[in-house]
Amino acid sequence: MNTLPDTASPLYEKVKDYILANIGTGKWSKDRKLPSENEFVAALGVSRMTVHRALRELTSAGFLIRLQGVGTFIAPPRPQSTLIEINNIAAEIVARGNRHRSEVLVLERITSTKELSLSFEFAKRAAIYHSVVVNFENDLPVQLEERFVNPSLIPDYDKQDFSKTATYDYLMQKTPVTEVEHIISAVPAHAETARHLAIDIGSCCLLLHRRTWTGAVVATISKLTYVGSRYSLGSRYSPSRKT
Amino acid sequence: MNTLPDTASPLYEKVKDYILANIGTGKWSKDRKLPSENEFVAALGVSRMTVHRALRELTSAGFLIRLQGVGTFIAPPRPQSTLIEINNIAAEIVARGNRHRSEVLVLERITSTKELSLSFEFAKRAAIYHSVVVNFENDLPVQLEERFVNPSLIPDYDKQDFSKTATYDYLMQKTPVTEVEHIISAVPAHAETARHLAIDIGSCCLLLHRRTWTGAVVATISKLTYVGSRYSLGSRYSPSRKT
DNA sequence: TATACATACATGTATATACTTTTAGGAACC
DNA sequence: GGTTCCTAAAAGTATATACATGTATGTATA
Repeated sequence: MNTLPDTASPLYEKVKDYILANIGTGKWSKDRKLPSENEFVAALGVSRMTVHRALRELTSAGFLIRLQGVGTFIAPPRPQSTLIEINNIAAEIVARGNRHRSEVLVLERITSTKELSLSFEFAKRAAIYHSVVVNFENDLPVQLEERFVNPSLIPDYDKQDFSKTATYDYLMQKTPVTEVEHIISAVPAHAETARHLAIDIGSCCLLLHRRTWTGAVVATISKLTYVGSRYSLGSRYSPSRKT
Repeated sequence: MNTLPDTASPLYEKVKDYILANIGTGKWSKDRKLPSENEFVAALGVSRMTVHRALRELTSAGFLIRLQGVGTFIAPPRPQSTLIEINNIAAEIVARGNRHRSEVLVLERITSTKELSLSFEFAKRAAIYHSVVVNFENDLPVQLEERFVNPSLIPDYDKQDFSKTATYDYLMQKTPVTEVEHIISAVPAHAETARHLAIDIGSCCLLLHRRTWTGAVVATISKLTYVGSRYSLGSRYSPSRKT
């Protein structure tokens, strides 16, 4: 009765492979609903905990969605919502016909720079503005931005209403930015980030480190975290060919 | 004796929070080795399976490293190896003083395009070259590239030794690329990718979709997967200001 | 000295069991 | 018809137990 592959891997891995393979063939694609844990137990002859672990891991890997009291479903394909040019998340959300809202968690002027882990040439010109903002798309948190701003370059920063303003646009207009650097990485969500974005610890996130310069002076340092299951970053350009 | 927080979350989440918090304070930072599962059981008064689950999830989230028979250790900080300009991974690896090697998994000319999920205007000009290459840094697989190449634009593609050649450079030299598009996302690793890159299913990966054009014709379509725990993508540019 | 083995200890896997929490749906009631 | 309540079913959590597997280390032996 056991239809699992006869390999050397652990049982729960076999169950995962079995389920993945059957998702691939479209076996359960009619209503996208998988058998219950107990049905898997009966069909495969393994314990419920083993089935549960397999389903849990496939869920955290993004293949499945589980609803307590309801069942297990095949996850819909990821929406390829592309964030063109890595700049204005608010405009991007509105352009998709969705509702944008942001929540300012922190907006303060820092006078002590002891605990800041910033580059010295930036940190030494205290006071720095520190802000943390969550951006929502239809009330679902999708991005978290932590920002340090050099106030000598951006006057009236604290008078701005950042729950209304598209921050990047604002900064680009108010400051003579001469250079922008982006470092993009894929990281598992840490505890605090996960809490703010309402995702599980360890979920895949796109992490964008951004620094902007005005001349030789760093104007802003930001850390932008996008929920990996909801965002991509896009760019398109024409290379200057050296041939 | 129970030092866990008194919140409403599940026990294993409390244990995870407890461990994360103590990693933060540097409690175990001398040799980076954590107590054994049984020591946690004695200290926290929970079952070993609960401790095990907490440690396992923190491990798959990248915070810990576990060695069977040895113990549990705090994961070292992620090397910020930046891939400048998103192009030549081989040069990048060598520049870091490491050994580069690549392995060609697939190199074939496709004549039937039925099973290809490519854009029509590209797929219809069969035959297309399909190749899959893994790149290694010091024998550790770090990137997987799957590529479709339009042979009408790149003659002698199959005569090239791609285990030696920096592919992107090669293509940029051989073809009159007029435009490049990159879509970057953070995704959990699928089964096959995880196998090729020797990581767990569900690990965070940077996924780069790249299309290059020659005039109005798509010349290449590639899917590059970077192991999230080892790579970042970087860019730095001077914006043309509209003020 | 060096090899082989035994052992202790660490994590890894699998099961059985019990209970909790959430949800859907039907039954009873207004 | 609509509301409330009950119940079954589904996933979620927690524990105890057993055994498997991998590693380091000390000890006996060649």
